Amino acid sequence: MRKIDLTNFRVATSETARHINRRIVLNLIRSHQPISRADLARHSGLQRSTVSVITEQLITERWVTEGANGHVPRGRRPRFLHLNKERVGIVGINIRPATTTLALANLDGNFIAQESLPTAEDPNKFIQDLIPRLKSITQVRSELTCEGIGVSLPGRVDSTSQKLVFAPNLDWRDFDLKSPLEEATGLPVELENAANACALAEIWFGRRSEAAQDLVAVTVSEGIGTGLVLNHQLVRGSTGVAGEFGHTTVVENGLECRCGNRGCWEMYASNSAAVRYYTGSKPTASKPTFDDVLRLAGQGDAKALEAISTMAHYLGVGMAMLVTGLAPDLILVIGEITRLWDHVGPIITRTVAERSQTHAATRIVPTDPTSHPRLLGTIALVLQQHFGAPSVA
Amino acid sequence: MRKIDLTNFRVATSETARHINRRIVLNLIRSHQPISRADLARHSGLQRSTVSVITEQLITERWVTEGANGHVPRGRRPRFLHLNKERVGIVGINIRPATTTLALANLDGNFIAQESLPTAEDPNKFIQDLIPRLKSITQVRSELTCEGIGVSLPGRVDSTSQKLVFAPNLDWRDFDLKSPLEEATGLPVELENAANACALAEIWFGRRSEAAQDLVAVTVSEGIGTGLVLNHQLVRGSTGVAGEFGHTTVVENGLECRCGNRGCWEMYASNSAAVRYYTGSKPTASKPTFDDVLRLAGQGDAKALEAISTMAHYLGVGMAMLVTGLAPDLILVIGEITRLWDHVGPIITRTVAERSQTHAATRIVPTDPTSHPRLLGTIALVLQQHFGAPSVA
DNA sequence: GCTATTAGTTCGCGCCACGAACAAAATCTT
DNA sequence: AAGATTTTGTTCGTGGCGCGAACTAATAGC
Repeated sequence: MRKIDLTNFRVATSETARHINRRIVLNLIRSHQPISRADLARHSGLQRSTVSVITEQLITERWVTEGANGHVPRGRRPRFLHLNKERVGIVGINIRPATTTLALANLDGNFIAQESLPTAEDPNKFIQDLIPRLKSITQVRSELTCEGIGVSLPGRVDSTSQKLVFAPNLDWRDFDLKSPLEEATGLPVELENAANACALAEIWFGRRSEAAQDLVAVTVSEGIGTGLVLNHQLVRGSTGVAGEFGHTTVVENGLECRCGNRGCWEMYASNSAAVRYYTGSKPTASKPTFDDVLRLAGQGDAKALEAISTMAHYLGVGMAMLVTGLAPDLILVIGEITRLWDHVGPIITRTVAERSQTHAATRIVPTDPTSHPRLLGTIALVLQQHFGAPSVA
Repeated sequence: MRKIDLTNFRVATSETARHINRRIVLNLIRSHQPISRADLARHSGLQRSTVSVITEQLITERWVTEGANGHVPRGRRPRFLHLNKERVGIVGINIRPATTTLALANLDGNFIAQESLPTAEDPNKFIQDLIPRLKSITQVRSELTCEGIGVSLPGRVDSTSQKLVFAPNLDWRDFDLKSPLEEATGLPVELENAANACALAEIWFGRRSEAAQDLVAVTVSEGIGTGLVLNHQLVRGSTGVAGEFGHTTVVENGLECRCGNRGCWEMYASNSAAVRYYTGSKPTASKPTFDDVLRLAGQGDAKALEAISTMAHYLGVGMAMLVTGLAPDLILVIGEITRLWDHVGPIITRTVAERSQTHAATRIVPTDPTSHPRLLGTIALVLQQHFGAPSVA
């Protein structure tokens, strides 16, 4: 139950009912495709006549196409409907400190084209590099009308102004990424924090989360980010900075974090932490990368395994807090660490179980990195503009 | 943006628009009363004609009454509308380990009658004690039609079955409070955890939180409970156990908690913790109550002040986690500790500021205990059934 | 008493879902 | 092979509802 926000609501007009039912039908087609009009009526509870009018509208607007005929034991054969893969294109941009990936996807979340470029240090330079790539990728398939651009960032985005507030690993501050991209392409641009994007990807494309109303995405890389979906909705906080559980304290009077606090979770459970555990406090000439440590651990190197185990323990410590406090159905782990899940998973699960007797139902699962969760999240970001629940009252 | 839950949605009918606009008008009357039809049209964006039809409906259903005429600089004088205080009664029941309070309130959240009874140890006995009281309180004012009963509990309620799962301080488990009360009174009964109820009270009756979309209520008594409202909505978790931040770890390898974990927040920041700080580890013959410690601290007793300060410090430690992780607009503190807020408030604020540079915007405020936040929450629980945003799609 | 202004109502129009009736297309029965 | 049966999809009249123009009611200023 939600309270109506009297500072920001929408009254219903005569078209409101259609808006709502249209979205429902569109979503039913998305999740049951191919599906006949008669089945849509059965699933939705709408009359067949109403479904017919709505689908006709969706077909003329090219969201949906009529496909092959189906087959029923007896009676007239149904005409199957499915999402129009050939129409809508969505561009996703995943910005990471080293490289930026951009991709063109259709409504089903399948990537049609994908390319990378180095991420320039200066955000203005970055925009200049990006724009020609964007223009070319939208023209890969002429029949695809591009509906929008989704952007995933390692940083926080102000939820009202949609400006980048701060991206520590890029050292970008108060930068408006949205406007220049919108001006250059004429397409709507949606920005989102990477962890939030991953959570959205799971909500819209995940197989595990059909009924998950609460999930937390934990991105583990140089730092730790958390994306919260509670009551089927992304939690951004009014200033857009919710989900910074990476900077909650797990070690009293611990190591100083760049956020100014001491003993933050990400100081003990991030990739950088594992590298520190491996090298010890002594400054070495050539610092290994996290990939090195991970590879060594995979090969059975005892010291590397020890470092990874410590990191896994602390991942569990932080996740126990999330499990106890939020009791999500699902915690989704994103990052290189998932490559060693056979080793890491049990440690995390055990640590969480020891510390959170209250709630055993949360499943902690790794994402398949080949599914490009961040990039998929950018697609979801645009997709939800067309498939999300209509905002009413 | 919410994803439509295809396992549980509602299509729009021809009456849906009216449902939505009716709720909007009802809420505008609630928050702007007294208000004229013309002003309602201006605030809502609906046509005056539409507002007239809707208000006529609300008047015939006795939700709203027409009051005195207003006054405008020139032109016909408006007829003011306001909520019908004389019609709707809501019964609230606040169950606490020692005593249970029940009250009758009108739509404005004003208590008309209030009484208490000792809370029986056995839940079945408790029900037997309660039912005659309930029946009598609903008949205090014959003109008030009772719309429902709200119950606040020191424990967790399963969100689907609405059964009490576990109330540690009452030692009640898996008990169905709802059905016997509904059968005895014929009224709909809504159960809710006390911290959640307090959060609801603030959302629906608070003055501070007009625009607060995210707030956390922290109830501090024998234990610590947290009620989360994020995106204007209560977060219950799919199993109804979200918001157990009281059992997240704040001291590594700390004191054993009855939840099975070690070093839980409530072991260090609850009333019981303060008593422990005061008495020290030595077992004393007569253990002081928290009220005693609080009174002594108020009188300037150094040892008591020290105990309260330590408790306040740990309250800050836990709240820093909430601030960093959830970035709420407001943290609401409920409990006896607020009586010494002049002393406690600054300690909490300082501790949170030290540990959460990321988010300075959260206001941490005490509730006035005379406003009966738990009891008010039970009223909100029923109120939202009639004033909450209609569930659509 | 006339004019300007504001409040509230009446009424025709168009959007929309409903549901009965109907057309279309398949299988089953005889 | 022809009619009966079943299922799909369309057509059309009905009623709910918001819109907005026109209208009535009521008040203050001139």
